[in-house]
Amino acid sequence: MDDLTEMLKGTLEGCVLEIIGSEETYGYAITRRLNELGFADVVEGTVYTILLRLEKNGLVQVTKRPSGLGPPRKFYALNDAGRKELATFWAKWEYITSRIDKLKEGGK
Amino acid sequence: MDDLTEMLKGTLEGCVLEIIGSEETYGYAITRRLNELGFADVVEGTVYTILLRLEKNGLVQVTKRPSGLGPPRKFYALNDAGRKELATFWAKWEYITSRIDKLKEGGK
DNA sequence: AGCAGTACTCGGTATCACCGAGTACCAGGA
DNA sequence: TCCTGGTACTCGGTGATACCGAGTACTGCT
Repeated sequence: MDDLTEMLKGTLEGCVLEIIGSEETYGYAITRRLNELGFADVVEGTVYTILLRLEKNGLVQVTKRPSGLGPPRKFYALNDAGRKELATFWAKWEYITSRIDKLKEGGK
Repeated sequence: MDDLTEMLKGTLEGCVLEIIGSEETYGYAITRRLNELGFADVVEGTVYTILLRLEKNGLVQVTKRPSGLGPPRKFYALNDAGRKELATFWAKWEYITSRIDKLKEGGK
C-alpha cells in the first residue's frame, strides 16, 4: 500500500493511545505492533514523537525499567486524562467514518 | 462534535473528489454539501485551497459559468487522473479503516 | 574487538486544514 | 439611494502532525 501518511494524521496518535491502553508497553514494541497491524511504514521516530507529545500533554504515566537486552525501556500507561482522550478519539473516529461511508453510498 | 480537523487531514480532499466525481459542481456548493453531510466546521477557505490544489495537480477540468446570483462559478469535473486518484483514495480508506477496526477489536 | 539487534532522542521538512481579511456580484428593503 | 444579506472566489499566513535522517547507547554473540 502506498503512502498513507497524510491519512494517518490525527489517527495514529489514537492508535498509540489504544495500544497503550490495552497494555503497559514501550516505544519500540509499539512500533513493532503497528507494523504487524499493517501500518508497515510507521517508523520509530514517528512513534517517539507521539509518545513525547502524550507525555507532554499529561495523558500517560511513564516508568523506566531496565531491559536486559539494550538500554532501559520507558513504559507507558494511560492515566485518567489519557483514557478520556482515548474515548473521545473513538467517538470522533465513529463520527467521521459514519459520515464518509454515507458520502460513499452517495447518501444525502 | 469538537475539533475534527486533524483527523480530516488527507480525507477531506478525498471527500471533495468524491463529490465532484458524482456531479460537476462548484466550490460554494461543495462547502454546503460537506456542511450538510456533517462536516459542519468546514469553511469555504478550506474547500477552495483543496480545489486549487486539485487543479494544480491536474486532477480536474474547470469551466467558468455565469451565475445569475453573484459572481461567476467555477465548475469542477474529474478527468481521468482525478478518477484514478479517487479510486486510490477509497482503496487507502478501506485499508486504514480495516486496520483500525482490527486494532479496536483488540485483534492481532 | 566488532557487529547486530534493541531502544530512545532530536532538529528539520512537507503536507494539510484552518484562519481571516479581502474582492466582487446581485437582489430587495428602508 | 444606500445598505444589508446571500452568493462566490482569492490569498498570505499559522499550527498540528507524521516523516526523515542521523545520532547515542546498551547488550550479547561471534
